[in-house]
Amino acid sequence: MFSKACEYGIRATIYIAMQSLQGNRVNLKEISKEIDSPVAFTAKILQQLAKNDIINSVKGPTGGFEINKKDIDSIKLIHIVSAIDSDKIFNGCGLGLKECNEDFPCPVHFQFKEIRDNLKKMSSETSIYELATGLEVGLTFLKR
Amino acid sequence: MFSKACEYGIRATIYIAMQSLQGNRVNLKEISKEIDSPVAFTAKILQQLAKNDIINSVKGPTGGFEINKKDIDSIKLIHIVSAIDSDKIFNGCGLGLKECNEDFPCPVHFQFKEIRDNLKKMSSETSIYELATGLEVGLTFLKR
DNA sequence: GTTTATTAGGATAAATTTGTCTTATTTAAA
DNA sequence: TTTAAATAAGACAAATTTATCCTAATAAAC
Repeated sequence: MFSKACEYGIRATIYIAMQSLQGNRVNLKEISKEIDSPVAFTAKILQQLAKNDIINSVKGPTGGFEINKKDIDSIKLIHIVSAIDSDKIFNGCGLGLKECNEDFPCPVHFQFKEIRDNLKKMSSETSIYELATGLEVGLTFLKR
Repeated sequence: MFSKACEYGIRATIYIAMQSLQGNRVNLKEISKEIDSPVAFTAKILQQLAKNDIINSVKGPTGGFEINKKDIDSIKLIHIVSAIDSDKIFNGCGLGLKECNEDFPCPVHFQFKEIRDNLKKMSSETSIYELATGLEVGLTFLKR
């Protein structure tokens, strides 16, 4: 459904958010370890997230990644997915046609539209805050 | 959502089904042309579909691909997707965890489960027959 | 100011997916 | 029986995604 990069990006953002809620800034090594992802590849993804203003990065010793507490609830899943995988998953044709739309539909257009709309709605409504708190209280997990 | 191979596979199967409903066997060149896909790559995908008993292939002059009329309605989208992309899209974890399940859920487990279940239900209920007839009467399109 | 721990960025490499090419096999028809 | 037109299969190539490595830039702490 999503690319590996996007999966790591979502996992990383949730972990950073959880730590930020507790007032902690976290570095690359810790993030990779806690979300069980390749370190250098994760670095690239964190760069992308920082460029898209989803997370903040701080250089130097004691540096790392964090999210302003007041922003955590306004970051939704869709922001991460769009930043890393583009919004093709939400708007593109299920059979890969370029001109597919209601007036020139592919055979599965209406069936897929419903699925994609559901995915888009869920991704727009699901905040990183709720995902981070679920993790914080031990209801959910980020690795294995 | 699906791989290119899967997209071509679905498009090809719908086209073959439509022609089979009209009693026509169709060959690789015609299929590629009508679904606007790379010829040699499409050949590989048709082989996969034939091996998975989704379509029949016939060698020799006048050979080509076809589907038994009586089978067309029992072939569902999910059969093609599972054959080409595996059922990971229907059952896998949205964040790529291997052990993700209700008792050990990733942070988006329950949100994604609903989406995936919807996709699975739709794919199980949507028959190639209905997709082929929509194409046949000009309501839907397979290229551009 | 120097050292050191961190992120940023660019070059490169490995793995996977997408796509091509060539030869073998099959079979209808002349 | 020969020819020709089709699919099957395997080797190869290109493109994309995933992943690594090295150097530069930044900034805290001594």
